Amino acid sequence: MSVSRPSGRSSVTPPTLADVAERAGVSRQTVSNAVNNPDLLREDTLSRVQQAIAELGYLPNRAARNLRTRASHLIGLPIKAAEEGTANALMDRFVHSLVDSSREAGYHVLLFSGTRTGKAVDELPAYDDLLRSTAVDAFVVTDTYLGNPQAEWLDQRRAPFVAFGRPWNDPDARHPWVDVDGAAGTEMATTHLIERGHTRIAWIGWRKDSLLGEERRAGWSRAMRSRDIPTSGLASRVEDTVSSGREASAVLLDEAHPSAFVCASDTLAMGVLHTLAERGLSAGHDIAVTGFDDSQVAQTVPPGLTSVRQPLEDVAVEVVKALEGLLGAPPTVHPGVLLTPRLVVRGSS
Amino acid sequence: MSVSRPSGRSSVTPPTLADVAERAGVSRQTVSNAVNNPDLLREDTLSRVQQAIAELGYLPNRAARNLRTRASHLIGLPIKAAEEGTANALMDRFVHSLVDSSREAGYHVLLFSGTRTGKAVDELPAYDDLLRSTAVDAFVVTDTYLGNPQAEWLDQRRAPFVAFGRPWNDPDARHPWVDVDGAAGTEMATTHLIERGHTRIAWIGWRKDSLLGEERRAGWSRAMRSRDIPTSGLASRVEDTVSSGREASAVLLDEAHPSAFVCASDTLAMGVLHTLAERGLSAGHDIAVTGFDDSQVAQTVPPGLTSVRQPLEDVAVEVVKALEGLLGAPPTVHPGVLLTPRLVVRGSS
DNA sequence: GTGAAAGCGCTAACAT
DNA sequence: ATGTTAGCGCTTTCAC
Repeated sequence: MSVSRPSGRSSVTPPTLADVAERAGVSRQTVSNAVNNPDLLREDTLSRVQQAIAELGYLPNRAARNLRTRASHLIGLPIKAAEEGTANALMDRFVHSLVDSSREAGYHVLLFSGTRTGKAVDELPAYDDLLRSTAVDAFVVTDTYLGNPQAEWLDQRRAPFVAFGRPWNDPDARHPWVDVDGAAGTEMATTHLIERGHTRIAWIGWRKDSLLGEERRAGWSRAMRSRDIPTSGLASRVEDTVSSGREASAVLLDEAHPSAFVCASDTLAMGVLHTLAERGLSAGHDIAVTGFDDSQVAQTVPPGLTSVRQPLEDVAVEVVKALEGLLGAPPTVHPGVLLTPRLVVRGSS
Repeated sequence: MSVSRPSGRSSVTPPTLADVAERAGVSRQTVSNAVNNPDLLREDTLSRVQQAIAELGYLPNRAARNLRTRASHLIGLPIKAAEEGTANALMDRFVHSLVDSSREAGYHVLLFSGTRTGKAVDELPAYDDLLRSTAVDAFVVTDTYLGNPQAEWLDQRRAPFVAFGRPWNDPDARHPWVDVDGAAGTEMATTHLIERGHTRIAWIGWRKDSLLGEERRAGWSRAMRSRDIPTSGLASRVEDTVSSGREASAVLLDEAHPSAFVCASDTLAMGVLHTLAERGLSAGHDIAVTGFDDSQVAQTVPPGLTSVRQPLEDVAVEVVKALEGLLGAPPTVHPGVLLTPRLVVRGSS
């Protein structure tokens, strides 16, 4: 059956509401209702319209719908380049989960990045443009570390957004957030090592101004303290790089003689593996090591790196729930949600 | 200065063309021209309009512009989950590069995924919906392996798209594509090993039905043959998993006594590292290993995995160039572009 | 060089 | 339960 349309438009132009209306012998509004408020139609009318829709392969034009409803059904997600030389691959898994969860809620994910001016990347103008051109309905923000201005900026603009990560530096932030309990993760890792018989368990984490890092450190010290195991001299705070992890572990081995390392990231844990390899020590056999994030590195490196895995799929689900709340009528502000990670045990412990 | 607008709309509603026109004392058309065809305006009118635009913070409403121009300025990118337990992290780097290149060309990247029906993921409906609802102007397709129906399907629909990857199975495909010369990459890796004094160099690649894998294998055999080094018994074809790489390398070590391995992927190379660790052999010292993709795993595993790095930034630039050709008026079809990777040498060789 | 009119495809509000 | 009217904000004719 050939699809003919009155205006003689090229066959590449998709059918419109009017085409469906004509074919079904109803008004355009009825077709619109069939799509958006099917309950309003009588059963036979509905099925007639639905058949016309199916025959024509009709789908509402996004631009027209967006213009009319003042919504884009797009979620903006700023994307930063994964740092070279690290094991950070959180983003990849999170992005995919977010795309899946968003689709189920009728949203698509729009990726954007800031413009590089010299070495610094300024993302604020990108947020602003997207907002002012009504290109997205809301944002998902992933870096809420101390000093990141985005959350605060968006809060001030009253722009709808949900953060993956607590508003560490802003106690009266009013946006919804979803985060993972880092302390619980490192506590699990530490407890696991204690149960394996270790008592000299060292910590390698980030510099003190990283609240995220301090939280993870707290899990380690909590596990140690609850069993009255001393921790003095066993902690180190460095940059999140492989070489920092290597150097820190070398120093700790020499000065504190630990039999195990709990690290704030897989990147740092890889640094420990470097030191072990250089000294002819075997990870898992001679010295135990745990990381954080369950990156592909943790999964593939011999003998397998025990690591704390964040439930990113669940994070994405919660983020989208919060988004739906924000964008619903009336908007409801989801409170903060804290999820618990799990430990993936591998050969390194 | 407070921004007042005649209609008394809430201050959260962004300014429109009409607001700018009123402020600048010109018609709406003139403002539109100031934005899209500044050459048409007299210099003083232009600057007056531009000032009004700046004062109001005006940015054209995307939905309205999209509706009128029948374009979304959005590029659809299907995203698949990175397989757990592998070192494949190409996507992350490519996505970021694509977002950057797209922005410079005035496009944003829209992510989507197929709906899972049981175990299989069917992406075709997702493409179709996006196309029919005019949500995206074009697609970027990344998996062009044998049997992937997407490229062919899009070709038939005459939907604009650019592929990252050659149309291996379809000689008369007419879409633009960008790819990386895999054979050149493995040839570089093999030559590098030969120059290091190796002659017994084994290959671990993918099953024969992977044309991409066969291409990479060709680079290895070309390097060997050109120096009259025998290859018989030195090649293995397996699944792209760490355990396959481990098993294959164990068998090869026992039966063919190679001193080096060239692998079709970092994942397989990690399998080799597993075997070496199990046998107390040192990568780089006792046995050399090279991988493919320069993943974070290659970058962080001790003692560093030598790997072939794809120029994904350049790929993204070429993809966007091709996209601009397709979407331009008149559309121009970019021919295929083949880029050359480079070898990143690390401790494993 | 600038302005007026029309309409892209859709849905909210109202009328029947 | 269905149809009519109006208009979202923009750009593309076409006058002037």
